[in-house]
Amino acid sequence: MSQTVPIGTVSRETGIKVPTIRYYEEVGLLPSPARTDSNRRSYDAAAVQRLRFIRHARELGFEVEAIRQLLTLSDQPDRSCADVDSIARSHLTEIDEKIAKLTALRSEVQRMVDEGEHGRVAECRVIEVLGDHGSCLHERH
Amino acid sequence: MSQTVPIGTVSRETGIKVPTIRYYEEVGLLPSPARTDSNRRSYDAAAVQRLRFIRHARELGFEVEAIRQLLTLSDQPDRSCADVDSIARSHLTEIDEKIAKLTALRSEVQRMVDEGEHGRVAECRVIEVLGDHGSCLHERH
DNA sequence: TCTTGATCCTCTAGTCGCTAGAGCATGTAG
DNA sequence: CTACATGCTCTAGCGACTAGAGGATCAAGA
Repeated sequence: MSQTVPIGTVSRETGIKVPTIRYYEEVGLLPSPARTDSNRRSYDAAAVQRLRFIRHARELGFEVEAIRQLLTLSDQPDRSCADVDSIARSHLTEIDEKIAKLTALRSEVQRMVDEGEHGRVAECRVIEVLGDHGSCLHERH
Repeated sequence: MSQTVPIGTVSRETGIKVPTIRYYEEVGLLPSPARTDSNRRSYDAAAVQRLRFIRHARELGFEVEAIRQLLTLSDQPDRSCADVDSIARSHLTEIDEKIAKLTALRSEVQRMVDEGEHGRVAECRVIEVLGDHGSCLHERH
């Protein structure tokens, strides 16, 4: 009934490369789709939607494992939202850390660019700045 | 004269794992250090400093190739600072993009967490937010 | 002196999330 | 009917590590 499309079309519609779609199937993010007589994958709208979800989540930095969890949860909609919530929450922390690091980096690199415009590398702050004196952003593990 | 230390000590001092230090040597980020009679690597203060630089830069999101460029430049300090400057500048753009994406992500995930606190997965905004309706952060490539 | 256990060495292989290519089978347009 | 695009499977590669095998060496205690 509802229209199905080959993998190339799905690729164009979702912006996910063909081998990557097959990879997502292989690792279980995407259920194996129906096949045509000649063994070609044919996807329905739900699959396309799911791939869009996956792409979006990947772009937002969720790891495949996290996406798998989210998809599993959304596949069994009776479970409490707390599970989804905790996944999201742990990502929030992670994201905040990344933003903090990048912001620090930004100002350091900006300073490089500002100060390093005249003269030679020898006078450049680059190496020094990324050394480890002074602003120690990160504790060791 | 100046004191040298084995790889384990360097690892502890820099927070970089032993195999990773050897890996950095292998890929040419770190010059091969002197060896003891029994063939063990022994590092001087400069090597430790260089590793700290590498670690810091890695944590801040520089790729190994970019670090290699920066280190190469700093190893031959006669070259114009313009080279370092252009590397730094291109990173600045990259960093700004990363920050922008993460900031957008942060607010989306925050919204998920805020709104998704009650009820079941079926009603959860998380899945919805990650769907693809509405706020499309990213153009397709 | 002996022995225990930590540390070191090299080497190979595995991880994640793709990506690229070989070699072949189909589909579609002129 | 011939191109040529698209699909298939399979294997191998990427970056940046990480883990483990199997062996040598070191430092400290009994």
